Amino acid sequence: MGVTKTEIFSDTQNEIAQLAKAFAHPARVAILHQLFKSTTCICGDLVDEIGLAQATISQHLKELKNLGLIKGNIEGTSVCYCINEEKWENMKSIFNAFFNQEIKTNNCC
Amino acid sequence: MGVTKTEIFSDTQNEIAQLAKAFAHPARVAILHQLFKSTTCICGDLVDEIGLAQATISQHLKELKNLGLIKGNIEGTSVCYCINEEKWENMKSIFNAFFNQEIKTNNCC
DNA sequence: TATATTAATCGTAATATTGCAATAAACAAA
DNA sequence: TTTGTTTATTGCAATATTACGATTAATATA
Repeated sequence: MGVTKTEIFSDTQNEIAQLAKAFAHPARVAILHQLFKSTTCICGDLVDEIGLAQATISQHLKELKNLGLIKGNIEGTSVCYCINEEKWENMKSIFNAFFNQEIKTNNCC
Repeated sequence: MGVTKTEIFSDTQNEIAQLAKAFAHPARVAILHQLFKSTTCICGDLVDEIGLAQATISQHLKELKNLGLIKGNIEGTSVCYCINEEKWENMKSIFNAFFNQEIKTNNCC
């Protein structure tokens, strides 16, 4: 109960679900938007920009980092985060394959 | 606490998050895979194919239907589900815009 | 060394999601 | 009408996620 039955799904299905979770919360989408558009991507700036508590932003950053979609670089006392281009491209190709499946026409709808 | 603060994010950010939830569970990915590859897409077949309880599949179908990504057609006692092509294309363009943002090169990482 | 500054982690509270048995609803067929 | 077939809904129980205050850790600066 309440536990996702990972074992009954294919690796691809689990990977898509795992990656999709990165985008399944607006705060993480906002963080990624910010990392795309800004050349300075210090954690503290994200806190100011987005308006959630520092602990909350830090937690979201951790999830994105765990998925490999972003990487962080320590700069003195602050940490600069960036999109991990390689993983981002990899993620894109996984979703594109999923999104661009051919739809079989069938008679029911 | 524990409530997503929808109001502090942009419409686009919330829409992406909402749509991403469709793909954030392997059962829903599996259902969509099935709807793509099969010409018969009866709910009962999905239950057999995927191996979750009928109530659980029905619930996942409802979420996909609420997002508009699939549509159902009643055929006697059974219901045939299909990808909603129009909404699927719309969803694709939203994600493509998000995925294909230009990455600003910055000096920190 | 003492004091800021910045980010990660811990602990906790609250909400959300997942899964399923049981039941209801809708319809076909006998 | 009664019975079977199929799907939706209800009502839990359990796990997962979200949020944040407080604290810790690490480093820069006075």
